[in-house]
Amino acid sequence: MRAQNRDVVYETLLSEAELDHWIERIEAAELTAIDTETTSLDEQQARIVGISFSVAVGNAAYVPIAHDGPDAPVQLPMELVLAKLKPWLEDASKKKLGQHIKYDRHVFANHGINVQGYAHDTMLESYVLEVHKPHGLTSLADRHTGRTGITYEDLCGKGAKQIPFSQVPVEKAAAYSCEDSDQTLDVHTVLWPQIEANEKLRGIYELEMQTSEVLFRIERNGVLIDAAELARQSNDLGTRIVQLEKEAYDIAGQPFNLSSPKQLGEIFFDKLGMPVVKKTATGARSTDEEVLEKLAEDYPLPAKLLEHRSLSKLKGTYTDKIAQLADARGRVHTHYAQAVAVTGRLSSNDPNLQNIPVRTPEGRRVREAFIAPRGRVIASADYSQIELRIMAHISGDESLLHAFKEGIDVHRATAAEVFGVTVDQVSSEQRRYAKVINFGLIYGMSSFGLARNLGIETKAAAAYIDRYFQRYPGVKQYMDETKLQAKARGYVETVFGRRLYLPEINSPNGPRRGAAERAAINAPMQGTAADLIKKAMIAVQKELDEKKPGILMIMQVHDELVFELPESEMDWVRAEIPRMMAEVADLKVPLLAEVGFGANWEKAH
DNA sequence: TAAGTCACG
DNA sequence: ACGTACGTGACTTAT
Repeated sequence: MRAQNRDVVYETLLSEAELDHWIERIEAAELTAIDTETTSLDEQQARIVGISFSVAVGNAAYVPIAHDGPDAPVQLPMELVLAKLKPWLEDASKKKLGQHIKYDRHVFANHGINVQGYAHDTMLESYVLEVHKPHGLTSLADRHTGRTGITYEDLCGKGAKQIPFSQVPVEKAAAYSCEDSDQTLDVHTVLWPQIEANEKLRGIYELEMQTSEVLFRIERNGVLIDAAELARQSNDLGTRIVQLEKEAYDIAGQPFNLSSPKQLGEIFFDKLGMPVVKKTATGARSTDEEVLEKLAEDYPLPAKLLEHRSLSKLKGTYTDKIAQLADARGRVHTHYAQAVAVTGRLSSNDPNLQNIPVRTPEGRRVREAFIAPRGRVIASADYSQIELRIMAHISGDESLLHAFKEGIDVHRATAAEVFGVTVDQVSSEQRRYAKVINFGLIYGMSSFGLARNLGIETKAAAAYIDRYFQRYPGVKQYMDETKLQAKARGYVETVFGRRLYLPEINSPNGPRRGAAERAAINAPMQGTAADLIKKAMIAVQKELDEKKPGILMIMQVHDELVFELPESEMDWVRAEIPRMMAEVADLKVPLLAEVGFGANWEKAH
């Protein structure tokens, strides 16, 4: 068979003898690329349709197992194939690689196989080397080997006409799957030497590989959901939403779709003559929360909209949706994307468990539906002020380091400096201002941004910032140097050497360049925090595996780890988890993690 | 599919 | 003079 870009030898294994022969080859191989073809993109649901292996670039084999199309040949029985492969798959000394191995781990786990010996993941290699570029195999093969190939859409179509992989003709499936394994190996031969040659990147890559396995464990665990509680909340919210709609129609003098910003704009600005407060990016008249708050000072309708918006959000995104995603045991399994965020953070999807409401009492109730089974409890452990501590470490600013070393409330300390009072004299308003300033600094704020956030004059905000930088000159120096470094090298680094590229740092486009400059300031802090919690996850999971198999890690929310544990293990968790989280790195400031317990996530917070 | 909005750290 | 706080994902409407 001839592939598009080069000579390749791809085999389809239909007999036991052929399979045995290939098992000999992968047993003897130094490194084997694996790719699974499945019934579903949902990793918890997916069942194997076929498996391919590659042990040398240009050479691969496909084992069709569950093709059921009209002309599908007789295939080796699933139980036989998996039984023959299982010893090799579970042998840690047989090194394997893949593209997005977390997915394949799930797929094999769905068949009772716990794969050991995954040494490389081309997706993570790319993420470590070129975080700002795409990490799909098609992109990687194109960029690094110049090869193209059969796409999934070529094979299965798209949209309503898409067919399941199991109905793809075996010869086509074999060519596709072999190509994926082959290209994975090919891409690896290009990327791995680049990582291997750089000690820091090697460390980050190792961190990512180990994180991948921990994420697999977390995803597999899932979190138990109280579906009845969510249903009750949905009901309550529904009643209130309907009532608010009625009230809004009365005030507007006509019915309209409260969820349509366009219709809203017509009612607000044309019919009722409200002033336009600000425009959206595309020039439309904005009706976002900030605008509605402002208009609510003079008109009755915006307040109704605000409440309607927040309740609709809760119902539509959370109380109606989360239980739908629960499995037969009532647990929901999010997916953590490990190669999406350009700062090194994770992201969570289907469902996103990293944006469950917490800031309002009503929203927080959603967390009451994240529960532990009988006899068990939820624990939440989070880092305190992690990004500010990292700012203190990186900048080396004496005053900031001092505040953290002495365990002083950092916002209070900032307020004392900026407002020229003693720490004891700081008013709650001053502390609130200082908190906004501290957050703003992490984001590379301007005086304009600070002014808008505090609702004060830009000049006053500029004065606060000046004052801050006088008091914390190390922070000022860090920010200036970081920008210069970003411009010179095109990237900045975390404390542990993760590279964060900023392609637009020297853009002639002012606003774009400005955004890249702010990102340059923020990225080392956000990225180092991401590195730290990944280190903590690895250390904690290792300890749990060795000593406490009954304690499950079930969620990560950037600076927080959530666990489900037997009530009898609360003392252990209270002592050990924060300790391990704090000890993952020895920075110029102490790290602090705090833990809470409860029958549900809300109470554990 | 894009735009607008809003949930989180 | 310009635009203006970092990073995500999901939902709804409108095209």
